Order: sequence, then C-alpha cells, then structure tokens
Amino acid sequence: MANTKTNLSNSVKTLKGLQSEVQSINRIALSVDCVIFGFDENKLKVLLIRSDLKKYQNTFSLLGDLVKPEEDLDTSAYRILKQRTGLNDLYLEQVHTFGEVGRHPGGRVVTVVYCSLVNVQHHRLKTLDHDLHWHEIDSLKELLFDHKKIFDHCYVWLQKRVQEHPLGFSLLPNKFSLRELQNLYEAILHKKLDRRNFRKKFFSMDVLVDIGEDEQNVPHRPGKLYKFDYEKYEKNKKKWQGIDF
Amino acid sequence: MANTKTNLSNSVKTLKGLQSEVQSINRIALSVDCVIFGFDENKLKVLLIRSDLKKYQNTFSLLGDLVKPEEDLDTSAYRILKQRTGLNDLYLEQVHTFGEVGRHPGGRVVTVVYCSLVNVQHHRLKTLDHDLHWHEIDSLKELLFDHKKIFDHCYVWLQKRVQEHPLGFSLLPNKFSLRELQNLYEAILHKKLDRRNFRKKFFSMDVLVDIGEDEQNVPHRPGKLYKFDYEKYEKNKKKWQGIDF
DNA sequence: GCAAAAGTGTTGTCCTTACACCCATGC
DNA sequence: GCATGGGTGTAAGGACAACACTTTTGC
Repeated sequence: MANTKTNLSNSVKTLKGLQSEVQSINRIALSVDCVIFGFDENKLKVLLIRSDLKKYQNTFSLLGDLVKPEEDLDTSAYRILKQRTGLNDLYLEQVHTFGEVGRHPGGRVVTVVYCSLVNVQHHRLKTLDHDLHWHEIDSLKELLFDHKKIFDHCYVWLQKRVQEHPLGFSLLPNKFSLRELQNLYEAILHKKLDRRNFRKKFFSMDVLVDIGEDEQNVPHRPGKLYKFDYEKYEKNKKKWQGIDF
Repeated sequence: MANTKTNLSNSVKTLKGLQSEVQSINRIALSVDCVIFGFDENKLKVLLIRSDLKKYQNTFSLLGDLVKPEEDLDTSAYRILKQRTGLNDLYLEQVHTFGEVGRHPGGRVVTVVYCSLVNVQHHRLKTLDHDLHWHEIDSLKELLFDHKKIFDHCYVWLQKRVQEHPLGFSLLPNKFSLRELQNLYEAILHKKLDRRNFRKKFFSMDVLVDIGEDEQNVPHRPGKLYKFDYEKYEKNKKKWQGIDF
C-alpha cells in the first residue's frame, strides 16, 4: 500500500530519476516466439523445432529467442525467421503477448508472439539438420512450455484474420488455381465450402488477375492460374462491416 | 554471425543453462499501459493523467507502470486500474505490445497495452487531485512519448471490436435506453446510424432484456430501459462471418 | 469413352437500407 | 397544444446458400 501511495503521488520526477527506474531491478527477460504457418499437400502446417533443452528433447517448440536490448520487437521476429528459415520478407504480424509468471521454467520470461505465413513451395527449408520440420496442425500434441496454448491462440487468430484480410495468399505460390485457393481456405477454416459460391465470392471481390496460364501436369482439365492483385485489393477493400455479433 | 551460429547450434542445453540465460543482461524494462475508455455526455472519452515528469509536465499520459517481476501482465493491468481509478472488475483486454527501441527517453521500455472500458456514471473518480481527467477523444492533442500512437491504435481497435463483440455495454449503466446505446455506437464509430434499423438490429440479435422500467426526468416521452443479457448473447452469438475483405 | 475436376447460372431466402407517420410525455 | 424524441412497418436491393449440368483434359 505504501508502494501504491508512492506510485500515485503527484511528485515531480526528473528524467534522470526515470532512467534509474528503468535501469532498476524491475527488468524482465523478453522473448519473441513465431508461429510459422505453411500450406503443403493441401494441409495447413506449422514449423516447429525440436527443443534444445536436455530435459525436453523429445518435445517440439515454436521458434523463438530472447529480444536483444537494442532490437525492435519486429526486428527480433524477422531475425528469428531469417535465422531459422533463411528467408527475409515473410508475412509477419504481432498477435499477442504471453506473460504469466510461471510459463517458463527458466524464470520469468514474457514472450511477444508473432504469426508468419510462408509459401512452403518457394521456401524449401535447407535446414533439416536442426530438427526443424513442418507439422500438420491436426496432429499437434504437446509442445514445449505453454507453446500449445500459444499455437491454439494463433490458429484461432488465423481463422478469423483470413476471413477479413487477404493473408492467405502468402501461403500460396504467386500463381495459383482457384482450387488451390479453396483448398487453403477449407484447410484453415476446417470446413467444406461450395465451389461455385467460393468462385463467385472471389471474382466479385475483384482481387484476382487471370495471368493467362493453365495448370500443368494435372490428370484432368487444367484450371486457370491467377495472381493476387494487391492494388486492386487496396482500392476495393471494405470500409465497414456493420454491427454483428 | 557467430552469435547466429550459436543460436542455431543443435547443442543440448541444460535447464540451468537456460536459467542463466534468462538471468543474463538481456533483460528489458517492461511496462503496462492502459487506454481507459469512458462514455459521458454522449462523448467518447479517455482517461489520462498529467505526466509526473518535470520535463513533460504539461503533457498528458496514459496510465501505466512497470510490470513487477512476479506479476502476471493481466494482474499488472488490473493493479494499475485499481490504483488509478479505485475500481476492480473493469472490462480489460490486451491489445498490442509496443517495443520500438527509441520509444521511451528513459531507456529501453517495452510496453504491453491494454484497453479498458468503464462506466463513467457508476465509477465517478475520487481522484481528481492527481490530475486525472477524462478527455474527449476528438480533441486529443499530443500525448507523452508515443502514447498518441498507442491511443490511435486502440481507438481503431475499439471501433472494430465493438462491431463484433458486445463490449459497448461496459461503457453504459446497467440499465440503459436504446437511445443511449445508439449514441454510444455513433460516438465510437463516428457516424450517424438509422434509428429504426439500429433498433431492429439489436432486437433481432436478441441480447437485450426489457426490464419494465422507463427513463426518468426526460423532457419528452420516456424510453424503455434495457439490460444486456450475457447468457442470451452466449447462446445466440455468431459462429462464422464468412470471407469478406 | 471414361474419369476427374473446371467452369458456369438461377432461384429463394435473408439481411440491409431507406424512408414517414403516429404516440406518449413534459412543459 | 406543442415540442421532443419514442416507437413502429414496409418495400427495394444486395448478398448468400443451395443446387445440376456442360466442358475440357489425360489416360
């Protein structure tokens, strides 16, 4: 309570005082963890690494690292992606921060969680030697620490987000067929969609461009290939959804 | 790069090693800041406090504090609300974490931002002596550090969130008229809504209960008072929105 | 010619929007 | 009785869901 009183007091502090407060013992280890989604063989997948802790060596883990003292959070997330997948310029978005006191056995670690979406085809991993693998999201079991809870949060986030924003294209090759796009949505939302209505919806949104090519090497009539047109999206995107809950 | 190599190495670490890593110098000051929304006199407001820093004493600030080493993030946010407003059990939700290296002049401070919604009527502040005041969101000027940017982010968040979830009721008295509810939505969304359609929408969602009372002391025909029925909401709430962007 | 998926249209339903009149109360 | 906002209904348009047949290709 004395503490409370101090915090509430109206006394004027100096910048120097503030600095020493920031330098004080009240500092906490901060990490970034990345939930990296991929789409391959018509399955939604997540990139996991085998824990490098002896005690947990049969458990898989999200990709993460401590944030460096002079590193922006976003920069930290990009660094982790780069280190682990060898790739820059992936889609990346901050989702939530998990900070329960007991979440990490090494002590207090607060973790800022990012989701990333990568195209597994374009970005074949060269780093299988690090026990880094794509895991089907349907068969995920226990993960390190609270990483399963974090993953579940991010999966729900993705399901919602993909319906309101054109994220999904980051999981596909630049050229894709409508069938591939629909398979992606069905995998993420975990439900069947009507093919004709799905096509109508995307064409009416006017965000796809027919690039005049067809699928190759399919044992049936080849579908047309499209690309996502970001400029068209920006021009046409919805402003308001209306109250609905 | 040597560092990168170390992080990627497949060497097995012990828990003890992990602990020392967490205890290492890579620790960062972590704060929680709260964007506290209120609704009064048909205006959307935000609770701000005059900065207690000499250099910034004419600048207003969000309510925040450093997270204590043994304190959950949510707990920290509740503590700040309790300390500054004297109230428990307010609506509270984590929104985003801001961690740019240069955002705080006292050194590196990463801040986890929460939004809170309070009913200004029920929760009259007793603490006006601390330069704590409700500010109309339309007339917000400069705030401390990056707090204006944080506020803007939270305001956009609120506009979106209030259309998809029944948050708004936290800003109103338990009993409210439809007019009050509409005024609230108009203030948050910053646009006029059609009165008849607004009523139809809320009645068709079936989340309001007529409590059999009327408004008092209004210079016109009194409106009925309603309360929000959380159980009805849970039973009826939408599962899927459909793809739309 | 057959298997397999591509491609296409219509209809009914529901939701949203726009809009105008009477009603109850305070003064 | 008049001013003020409360309360209600309807019609048109747009979006969404359900549904079946023809077309193109590989084999």
